[in-house]
Amino acid sequence: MSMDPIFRALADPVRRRLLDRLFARNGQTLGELCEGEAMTRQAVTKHLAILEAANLVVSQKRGREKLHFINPVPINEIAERWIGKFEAPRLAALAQLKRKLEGDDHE
Amino acid sequence: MSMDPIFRALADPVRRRLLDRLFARNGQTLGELCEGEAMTRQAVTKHLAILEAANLVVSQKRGREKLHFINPVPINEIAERWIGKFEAPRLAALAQLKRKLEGDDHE
DNA sequence: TGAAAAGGCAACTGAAAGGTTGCATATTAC
DNA sequence: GTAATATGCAACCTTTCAGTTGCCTTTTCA
Repeated sequence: MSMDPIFRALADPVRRRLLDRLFARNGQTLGELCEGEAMTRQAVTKHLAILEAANLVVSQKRGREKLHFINPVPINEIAERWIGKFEAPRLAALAQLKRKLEGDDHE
Repeated sequence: MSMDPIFRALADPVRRRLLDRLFARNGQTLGELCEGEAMTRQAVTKHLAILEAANLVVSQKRGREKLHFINPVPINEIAERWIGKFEAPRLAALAQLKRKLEGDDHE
């Protein structure tokens, strides 16, 4: 699985703010997410489509409304596979330490 | 400090690969970084300039060469301030555990 | 000292991205 | 049923971005 769409989706401040708002309150409709953004509904729709394509947001229809839910999995993947690499020593040491302390050393 | 240039810099696969290569071997020259990239030297120069603007890479001249060094600080900031939010419980627990174990609880 | 090596600068091009406008569709409420 | 609400679709415009070409400057070395 490529991480390119994830990084691309995170590159825009509008989309990061949308994720922030969904993190603050999950399951918001398109109309709710449009409030506060200084652009048309269609522009927000496109941003949400990009977030969905990156699997950062999942949507679901309820009647005439469309609910949006944040999906933390890709962000965790970035943290673990990419960003984690740059602080690998520190985090690896911590994780190993944690395992040792929990007596959970099944490697 | 805005994180926008950092996210923008990370949005391009070429720039992520350049960071990868600098992580594998730090202090490479422009010419070295051009090898393996299927584009002109000037294109790579532009990518490196974007990485420098985001403070992800620092450069230094040595004679007629330009050496490039990776700077992990902004990536850590992303990990801590933004991505960390989505896995705050886990990482916070780890950090607290670390402080406790180091007897370093000057809060 | 002069040629090769390493890199810088600036203008140009093509494609993609962000945004808008206009209209269509589906659902709810009166 | 019909009007308002919530959203979808598609064409278009404008700016940004990635990449190229051409030429210039600096440093090294024979």
